[in-house]
Amino acid sequence: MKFSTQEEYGLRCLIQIATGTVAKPMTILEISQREGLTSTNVAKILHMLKNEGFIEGLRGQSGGYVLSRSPESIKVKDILDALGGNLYDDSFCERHAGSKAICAHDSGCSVRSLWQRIQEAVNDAIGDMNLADLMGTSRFQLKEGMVSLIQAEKVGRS
Amino acid sequence: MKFSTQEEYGLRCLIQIATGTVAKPMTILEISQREGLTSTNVAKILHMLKNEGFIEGLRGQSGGYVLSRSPESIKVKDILDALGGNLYDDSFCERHAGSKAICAHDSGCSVRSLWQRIQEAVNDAIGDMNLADLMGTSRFQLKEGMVSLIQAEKVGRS
DNA sequence: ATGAAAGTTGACCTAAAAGTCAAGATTAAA
DNA sequence: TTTAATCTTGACTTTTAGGTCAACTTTCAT
Repeated sequence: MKFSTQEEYGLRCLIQIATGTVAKPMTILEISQREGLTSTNVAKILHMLKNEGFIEGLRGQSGGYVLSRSPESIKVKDILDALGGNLYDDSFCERHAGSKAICAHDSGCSVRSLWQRIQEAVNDAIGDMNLADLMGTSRFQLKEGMVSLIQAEKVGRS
Repeated sequence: MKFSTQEEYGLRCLIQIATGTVAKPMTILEISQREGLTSTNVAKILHMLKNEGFIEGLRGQSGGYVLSRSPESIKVKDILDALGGNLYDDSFCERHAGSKAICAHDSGCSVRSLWQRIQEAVNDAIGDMNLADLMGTSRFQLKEGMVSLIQAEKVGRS
């Protein structure tokens, strides 16, 4: 059982954006330097996060990336789902059934219930954790009202 | 977050061996047919399981594979660890730190604590589950004393 | 002994994920 | 309007996990 690098890097990029975009949007270059990743790779990851609706790209000379909503409203579970997919879902049995299609319809498939059980445990553990919770141990902590400031800035521009 | 196919197939092969080897050792061909996998692939997986000490290969015309100890004493956690490695371990930060080595020694690494938290949840969920527990929903249930019969057969031969 | 059934080994092939590259399009500030 | 900084896109390369193949060794039943 492993995390994909997309999950790891995506989450870290999100945390960077969340903690760093108080004064101004955070650029790809900035994120790549802070996380030690190449800027092209960061660009790819951010593009994915944008498609999933977590962040927003602001173009132009003073552009960069910004959270599309408050960190409190972005659930860790949603992030992980978007970046790496679920541990267990309905397609799992098909992918792992081998040449026989016994798994999905066979009540004797005892492995499936184990995967489901583990999945539930993970979901419980993550629970209602959100992006703001992950920012707790970071150097810069977003304070009350900062997000709305960013939001206002965005609205004012568009 | 995904399971590797090794974890999936390995676990299923183990269950097959555990439930099927009451009368005689289970052959690679038999397992491959029941699970819909190629026999060469099953051979590779079983070899791995053997190296990890879960099963034992019996050679010769009436050979096959047998559990090396009772299904009650084989913990699911140990199986998963052997087949797929841990979700989080000490090498994780190195692998995912990018070019900077900030993660392992930086208390500001907020992602790490999340991974650890999830790992703990999984461990709790699996807890003391053993191979015998997974056999519960299978067609053939191993009954009291059967394992010792197999053990006796093995001892008698050597 | 001998042959058939079984496991063993290591090299090889394939497919999917991860990461890179380069050209292009968009935007805001001067 | 020009320029510089940004994002966007799609094709390409690299890496790694998964799976295959074929020759070999071991063992038991006859």
